[in-house]
Amino acid sequence: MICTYCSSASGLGELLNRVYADLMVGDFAKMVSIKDVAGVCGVSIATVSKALNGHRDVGKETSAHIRQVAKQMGYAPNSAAKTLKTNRTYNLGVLFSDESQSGLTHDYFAHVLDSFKNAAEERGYDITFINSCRNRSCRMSYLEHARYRRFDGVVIACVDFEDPEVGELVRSDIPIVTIDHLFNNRSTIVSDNVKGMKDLVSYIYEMGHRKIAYIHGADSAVTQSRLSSFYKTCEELKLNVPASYIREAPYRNTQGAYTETGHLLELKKPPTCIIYPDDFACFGGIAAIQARGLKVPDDISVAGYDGIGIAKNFEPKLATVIQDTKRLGSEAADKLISLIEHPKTTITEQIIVAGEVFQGNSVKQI
Amino acid sequence: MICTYCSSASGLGELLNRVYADLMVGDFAKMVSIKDVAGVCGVSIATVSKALNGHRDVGKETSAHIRQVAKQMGYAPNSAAKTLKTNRTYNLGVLFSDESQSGLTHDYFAHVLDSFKNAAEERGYDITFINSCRNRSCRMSYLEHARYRRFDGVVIACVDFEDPEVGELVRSDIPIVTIDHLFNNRSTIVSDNVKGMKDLVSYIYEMGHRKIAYIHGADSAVTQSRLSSFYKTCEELKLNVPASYIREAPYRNTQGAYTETGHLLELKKPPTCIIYPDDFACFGGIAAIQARGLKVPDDISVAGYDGIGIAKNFEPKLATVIQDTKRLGSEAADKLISLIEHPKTTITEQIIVAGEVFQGNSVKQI
DNA sequence: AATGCGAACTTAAACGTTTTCTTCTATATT
DNA sequence: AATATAGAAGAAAACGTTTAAGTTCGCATT
Repeated sequence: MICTYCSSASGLGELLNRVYADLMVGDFAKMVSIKDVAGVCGVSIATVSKALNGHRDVGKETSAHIRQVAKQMGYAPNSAAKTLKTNRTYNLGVLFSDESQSGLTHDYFAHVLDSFKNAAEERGYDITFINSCRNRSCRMSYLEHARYRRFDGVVIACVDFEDPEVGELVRSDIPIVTIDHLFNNRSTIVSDNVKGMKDLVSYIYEMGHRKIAYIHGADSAVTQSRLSSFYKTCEELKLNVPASYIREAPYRNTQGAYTETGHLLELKKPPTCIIYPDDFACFGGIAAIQARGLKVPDDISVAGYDGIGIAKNFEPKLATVIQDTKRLGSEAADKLISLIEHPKTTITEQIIVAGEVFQGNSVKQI
Repeated sequence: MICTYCSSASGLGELLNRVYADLMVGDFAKMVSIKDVAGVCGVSIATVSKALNGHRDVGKETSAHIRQVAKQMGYAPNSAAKTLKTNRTYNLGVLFSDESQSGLTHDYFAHVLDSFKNAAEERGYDITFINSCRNRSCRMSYLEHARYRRFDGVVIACVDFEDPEVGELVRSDIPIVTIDHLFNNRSTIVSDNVKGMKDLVSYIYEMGHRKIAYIHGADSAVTQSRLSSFYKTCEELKLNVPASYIREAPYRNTQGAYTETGHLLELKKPPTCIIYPDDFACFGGIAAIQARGLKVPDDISVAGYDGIGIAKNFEPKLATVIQDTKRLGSEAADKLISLIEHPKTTITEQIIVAGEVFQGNSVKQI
């Protein structure tokens, strides 16, 4: 059944103008709905819905006509109504924030998130941040927020995993993937910190170093992995690691690394190479070294972790472990979406993404 | 009216258990709705809605009871239903992406967005990215996407402002705020590039430099502002700027800056100070200088732009203009939300956020 | 001629809210 | 005692969809 108005283009135009006039409330344009399209096309709303969603029980011509009119009228589906009916939002919640509150500014996380976002969008999902505002009167917990928005799934990264609210969220029935932290019953994507640290230490060893210090980050799953891998690798290489070589400084904190580096340099037997919590911190360490009139890597070698992009532009180029943030993000998205779309078949799983040592020139051959 | 079950705690517990059992479908828990709460409390859904939203036409005791039961039942409001009814999503769309596709990875933008996000959350709004996926079959334009999600407002930053889809979005009736780009009829938050560049050049001048070169970024509104401010300031200071001192290299591109720096150094009368498109690029320039065996700032001075955090950890500390990303983001959020909440009163406006020169020690006194 | 069938379309209920009217009851005012 | 008033609650419609379950109707099959 073809709309009579449609045969002449101007006819349709006129009709639409009249329809538009009806749609004006005050001087504000109301959104056009499936109902309006149905009215113009002279069919039921069910038919419009089906035509627009490509169901097969609607005539080819009718379907084409409806699509055309919908387009001309500037029809936009209403995700809220769709969600209400179908219980699917095609929206993923993203929860993150870390001790240092660096949020989006956190280089490592920004890369992971960017990749996650791209992968999710590729599959037709949007992403929304789970509110981290804690001081608001109308405060919701993470779980409440996730439920309120009816996220199809949630990805958790970089958070303070001790936070009871995170626990509450993890214990819920929402599909969840975590990054760099293992919960029981939840799938996780982790950067292979064990292998990363092992490869890094091995590289430094091969460059001839035997006195290797490690300033590790604050206690966390990531730190644990790296630290135990450090010990294990040293053991395998039959390296002696005096307790004084192991120190702690916060992640991404140049000041802390600066201070700790000072302590290491004052030891009777100072190390010949220092490994830092991350590249950021490493720069703090370099500053401490230079402040004492020493040179990197001539007088002492250093290595970071993370492989933040900007570091490639500096001399010395940092030896570091480049984490595969791209894969971390896309694997997380793939896993989460598969969890959503095939709730039965998927079991919790741990996906380990290998990083890669970037040698740079901050570790001297000795 | 007090629920009889409520008097004994165990009684309520039992009742709730029965209700929960009813709510189980298969082995999947259905979300509890206002209706379920109403059923348990023995009141109408209208009363529950009113109690939960703090309307005054519901008894104090009833209200308290309803809230308690709702909480115990794990009731979570459904934003989709709420949106459908009220036409408000309390969700803001964020559109960004730049030529270099650095997305979230873009340091400047990440800081602005982080601040925007915090300010928005403070006011009770969530933020969702506007899909930038261009190669998908079920492709929506930016505008279609914004309409689909019914964002209350949209913030646009860092995008390719020539993109016709951006134009379509900007011409729509959705409340919009742009960052660092002025559209007619749209409110904008801009970093004060004119003043920033002026202050930077003035500082360099005061340090005694008279031969100042400027490697500017690719053509854009931002570049235009900075470049014209550069010329104007030089003119005011009666500095001669040979055409050969003005060069172009992409933003955030160390390679381009490296090459262009080379050209400047080979001039018969090379500059004594070079200004770069941004701090990133500046590091590329420094590399070029060092590659020639020259030293910064002893042999030649340099300055960047942006004030990216990490730069503070390097020697030499870059002279740069620190943009007030925090204020840029929060002003954008405030403006957008005011546009949403007071559609009548607000006129389009341009808010200029001043930056600040950070002197560092990359510009030598001569 | 009666039957069955598939294609094309419609009806109507449902999703979970908000909100405008009503209705009811108890108390205050004349 | 009659009436007005205010407080507390409920009924019902509406928001824009999807979808299961009809309803036509023309046509091929028996």
